[in-house]
Amino acid sequence: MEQSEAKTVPFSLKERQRREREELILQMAEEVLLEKGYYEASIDEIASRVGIAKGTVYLHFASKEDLIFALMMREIKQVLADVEIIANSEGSAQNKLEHILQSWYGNVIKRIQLFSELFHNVTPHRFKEHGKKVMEMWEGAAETIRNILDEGKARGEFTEDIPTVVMVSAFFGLLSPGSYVRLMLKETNIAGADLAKYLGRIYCQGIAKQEGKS
Amino acid sequence: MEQSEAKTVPFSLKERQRREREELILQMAEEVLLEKGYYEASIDEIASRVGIAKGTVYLHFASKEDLIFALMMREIKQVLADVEIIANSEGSAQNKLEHILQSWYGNVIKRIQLFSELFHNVTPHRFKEHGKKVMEMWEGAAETIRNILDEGKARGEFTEDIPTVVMVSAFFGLLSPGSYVRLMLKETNIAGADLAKYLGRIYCQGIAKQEGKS
Amino acid sequence: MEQSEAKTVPFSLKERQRREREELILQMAEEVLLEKGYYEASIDEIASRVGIAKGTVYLHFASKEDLIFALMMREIKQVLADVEIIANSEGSAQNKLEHILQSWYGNVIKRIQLFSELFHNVTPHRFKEHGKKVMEMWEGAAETIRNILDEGKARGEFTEDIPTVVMVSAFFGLLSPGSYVRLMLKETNIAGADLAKYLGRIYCQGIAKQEGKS
Amino acid sequence: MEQSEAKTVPFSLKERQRREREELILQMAEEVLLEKGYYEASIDEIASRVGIAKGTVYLHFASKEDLIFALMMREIKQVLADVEIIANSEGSAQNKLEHILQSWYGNVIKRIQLFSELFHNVTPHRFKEHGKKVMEMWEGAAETIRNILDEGKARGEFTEDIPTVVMVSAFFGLLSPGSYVRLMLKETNIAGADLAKYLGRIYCQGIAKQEGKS
DNA sequence: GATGAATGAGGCTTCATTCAT
DNA sequence: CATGAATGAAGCCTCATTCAT
Repeated sequence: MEQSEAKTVPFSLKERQRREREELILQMAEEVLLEKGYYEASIDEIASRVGIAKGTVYLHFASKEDLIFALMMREIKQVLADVEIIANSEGSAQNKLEHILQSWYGNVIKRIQLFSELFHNVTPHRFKEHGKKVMEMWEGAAETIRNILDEGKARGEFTEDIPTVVMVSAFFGLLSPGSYVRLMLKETNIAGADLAKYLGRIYCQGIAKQEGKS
Repeated sequence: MEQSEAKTVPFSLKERQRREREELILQMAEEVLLEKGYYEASIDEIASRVGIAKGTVYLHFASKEDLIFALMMREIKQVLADVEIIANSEGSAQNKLEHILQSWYGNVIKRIQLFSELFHNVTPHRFKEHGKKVMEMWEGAAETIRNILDEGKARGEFTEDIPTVVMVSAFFGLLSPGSYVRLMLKETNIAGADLAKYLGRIYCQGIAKQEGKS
Repeated sequence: MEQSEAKTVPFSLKERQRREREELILQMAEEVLLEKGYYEASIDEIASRVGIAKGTVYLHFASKEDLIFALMMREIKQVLADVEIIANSEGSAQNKLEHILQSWYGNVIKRIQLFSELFHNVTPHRFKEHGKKVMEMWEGAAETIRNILDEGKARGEFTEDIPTVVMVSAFFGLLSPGSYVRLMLKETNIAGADLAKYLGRIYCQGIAKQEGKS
Repeated sequence: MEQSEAKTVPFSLKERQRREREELILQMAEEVLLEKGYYEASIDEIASRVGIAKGTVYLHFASKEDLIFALMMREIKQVLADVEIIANSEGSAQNKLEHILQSWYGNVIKRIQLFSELFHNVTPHRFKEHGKKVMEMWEGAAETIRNILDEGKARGEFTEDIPTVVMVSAFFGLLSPGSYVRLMLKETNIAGADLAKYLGRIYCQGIAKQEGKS
């Protein structure tokens, strides 16, 4: 019975094992990346954490850069999908932005640091090859945020006194907190979800159209 | 005799030259750091930009880490001094925060990236030794910001619904923009001063006490 | 029972397939060797050209060195057979040498480079094991050439002023042209057969007994 | 006295030491290259034979390819200079060719194998960067030989029945003997000078214009 | 038998740091 | 003091070879 079920799966055992292995490498790579950063993360250490030989990593990824790039793309795609779903849902613009923050901070704290690593360390200096593609994908996210903001402006939710591009910048500021914020998250008892709620409130109130104002 | 003479002149020619060179090393280190990032910045290149030998750098700084640490401390102290002055000046809390942002973005765009580099790339992964000291100093700045915010809360300027620590986090988010935001600054025509004004407005309105609310 | 059956069929289907595949491996090995040279020829590429798995190559040859060795022996044996036939044919010594050159250059230009590769690159440095056996076989060819030359000397065709061993060396010089000569063969319109004729003429006239000389 | 003499030398002590070191590296590189061939010659081994650290080699040569290239160019230049001098001297064309062979074989047996290595192993497969330059330089030598041959043809020394390019090929065949010849040189008592004389005779008689012929 | 994933020794190269001059 | 040549640890990557399936 189980076997017949297994046969319906389009991927062979070998292929499944391969994917599991690849997934494991990505996980360990992420772990080491978060602990050590791009430059101090060595293929050797990643391999040894997975429990495989150095060379095996190269059966899955052509180079260190490729490995980290795959890691980035996997995360970015997940995030973009989340953002897209929220953007296409019903609700006020403010609601959407708050949802995005929720999904961001609520999901995994780990991801925060991962992205911090990605945007601050890796992209500018390394990644001559893949850098462009990463930026393009990210530009897609920025575009989505921009649309939400413009939509909010049109509906009269948000002020039109502030250029949308600045609003996007500020929003990204909330999304990629520096090490100080990461420290705070650890030391205080504030949960990611609560932090997201507070930040969302600050942000949305900050860009809201004020009654009495021009 | 010679010694006593030397002692009467607190900063001999030698000593002055030494300080000037140290300053030059720090400047070039900053320059290279901004261009290449910590890991791709080589002592060789720094020395060659200063016009001295590689070994000479080690007469001033015991290691690459020490050099970058000195760089960080110099910048942090400068920023802390600015922040302190603004904090101790007259004016509303909102005013002070806006001033800090102005001083930050208006002063040098370069500094933004420097700090981004320092806090996001270097501090978490390297700097096991110095990391603590950096954090302590930075904690001082956070403390000052916190005081301003608490003062604002006490005066009824800011809402008390949001924990001060979260407000500080959000403020720091504005201060250390990621590479996406830095890119935007270059590509759009928005000046640092204007950006600061907008961000200040978003932030201050975001944390302001709303009339109708509880 | 099954075994005795197998023995009655000296070359079972399996065995025939095995030999065909071995032949194919040798062919592709030759191909890759000519394109890339010994050190840049990878077992991976050879296997993939044959359309089999890397491991399968090792069912036929114990190591890369063994594979190339088998390749060499196969070629050498073929050449030796040719040389032997020509040596045992009727005709003047000069005629035989010219025939050998004809057979050499006329046959396949490819072989020229193959031998060049084998003798110049591989034999001296690698092949500590097999090197001796290769040299022995080659020595057989040299012996045959030597006999032809001595025969020619005895008949008065060739001068006796030049040691036979030197004559053999010169002959081998014509047989294994360097990369410059190979390049020339490609760039000029001189056919292998013509080149062989010319070289034969130079060589034979060069070692001929001159009338007026001592 | 000695010092004052030394001072007339335009190069400082440091520079002299540097050159000596570089010369030593080249010598050891040559040694290892001859023993092991390009691919099995490791920077590690070269360095250890010189008695320096691996990294030191890279202070003199940017890469392994660069090191071997420098080695080649040094030898080629020397040979070209010799050839040029002989070509511009007085004497019959035949005389010049014999002189070149003399200079070639008489000079250093070692060089024979070095060039064998260079022309047969290295140039075709590696040396994507420098290969062109090597070929160009070598083309210069071929040009010089060609001129000598054409001169000889014009003077009636050499037959006009054989294309000059073939004559050049045959000449190069004598210059880059395969491993068989190298072996013979070791095993027989024939000196390089004698070998050159014999080969020169074979070659020159081989291409000479025959009285009774067309 | 075939397969091809896994291995790991080995090679090239970089660069922070040291130290003799 | 200043220098910069020398060091050597450490990293990335390749590929012949092995072995469980």
